[in-house]
Amino acid sequence: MAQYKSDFLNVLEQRGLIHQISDAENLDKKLSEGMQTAYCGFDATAKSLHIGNLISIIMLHWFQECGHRPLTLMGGATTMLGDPSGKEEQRQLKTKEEIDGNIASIKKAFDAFLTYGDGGNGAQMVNNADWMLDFKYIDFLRDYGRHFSVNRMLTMDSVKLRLEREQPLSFLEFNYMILQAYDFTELNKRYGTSLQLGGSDQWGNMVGGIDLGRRINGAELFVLTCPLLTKANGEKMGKSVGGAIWLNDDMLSAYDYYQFWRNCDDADLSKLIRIFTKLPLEEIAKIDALEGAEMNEGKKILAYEATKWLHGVQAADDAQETARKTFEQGGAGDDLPRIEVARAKVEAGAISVLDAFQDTGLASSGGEVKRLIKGGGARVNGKSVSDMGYVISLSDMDGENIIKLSSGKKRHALLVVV
RNA sequence: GGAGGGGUGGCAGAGCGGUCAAAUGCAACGGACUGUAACUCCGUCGUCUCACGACUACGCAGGUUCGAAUCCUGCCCCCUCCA
Repeated sequence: MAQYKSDFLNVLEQRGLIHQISDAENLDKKLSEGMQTAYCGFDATAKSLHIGNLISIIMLHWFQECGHRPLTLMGGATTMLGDPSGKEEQRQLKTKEEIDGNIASIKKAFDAFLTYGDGGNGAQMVNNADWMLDFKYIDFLRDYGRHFSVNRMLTMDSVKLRLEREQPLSFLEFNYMILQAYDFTELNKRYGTSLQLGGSDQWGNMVGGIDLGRRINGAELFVLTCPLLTKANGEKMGKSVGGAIWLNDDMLSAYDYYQFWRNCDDADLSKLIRIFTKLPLEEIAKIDALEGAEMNEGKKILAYEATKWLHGVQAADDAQETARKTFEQGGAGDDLPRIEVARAKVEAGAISVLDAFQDTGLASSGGEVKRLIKGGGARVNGKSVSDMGYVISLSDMDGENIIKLSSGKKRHALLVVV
């Protein structure tokens, strides 16, 4: 039944993680012959990676699981240029300090998915700043620049799109793909890396490395891309209340992460559970069979397993419990965002709903709260508030000195009176 | 360096002296329906008061005018073509 000889490709295939392979047959052969080294690059554009990057991390996870050695490449140097792929306009340039800070912050996310270590197939973390930052311009151009055809670079989607739309593309960004190609050959030299993994939007950048590797090192290199994360209706996935689905819990709480998966589209459940959990395929087959309202059970499993993988059992249990209390019992779970207010202020009638909603982050301006109230979406302890002048009082507290505020049916926050 | 075009709300994109807080679409947020789903429908969507009204906004800085996103001047940035 297996389509490939190598475990790795079979696993990816079964989990829906293969979009394109540069030379499937030979890669398969190579992977089945012994331990290989693969890498995936991560740019440090933010303080945390997001679920789009997570797919790549998960590919590396399976790679290691199959006995191979994964490398995580941090783009300490390449982030200084900015990848034009899929971007409509140039991003703000990041400072060296910012990038280093981001890298430090991003690293946390990998540990749950990869086992780092020096021997055997232990994962390694590398940073292209280590070999790129002091390139000599002229030397680089002579040694590598001559292998790149501008004619061909102009035909690449990332470049072509910008040109067609008459959007600016600076020379700086134009160089990104060259450096990415260079990374591949450098990692091939240093670690014997023969495979690069990435998202399908990276295809163009990635295959550039294959050619360069052959010319410079005489190496046989491969690339494999996974499909881009999209919802069943074709929209890009990965947004929720307040933005991207970050992996770091200081950017997005484990509870919110859990809720993101819990609220996925029916049509995406089957796909997501394959990618974002490591449940055995037999288990997944059972979930695939669910229909209608039963799918909620499947979504709970997805949310729990995905949260567990990233944030650990404890966080997943807590998130699940909070969700259960909040949605199935109409109460308030411990994981909901909370802020403290002084008892004296409440007694003095100094906390209006307007303030309370803004302070808890449920709304960003007074007007927004008022709109919420008008629309009937503002709730205190589950009861809709209709009076804009409503003032929080001690009688709103429950037995544990907690007041639950809600914006709509899904967003909740707690006011703790101390 | 020369010629032309352009910079508008989260994005796309109208407006081109007053009726513009700025059409329309998308996104977002609330409500109804449901299964904490999708679809559909309804409402909201600069800030403050939310009723009128006030204030801040159309690259930046000035100016003309009773009145400017709309006209003028300078500056910054982008695009296209030419050299």
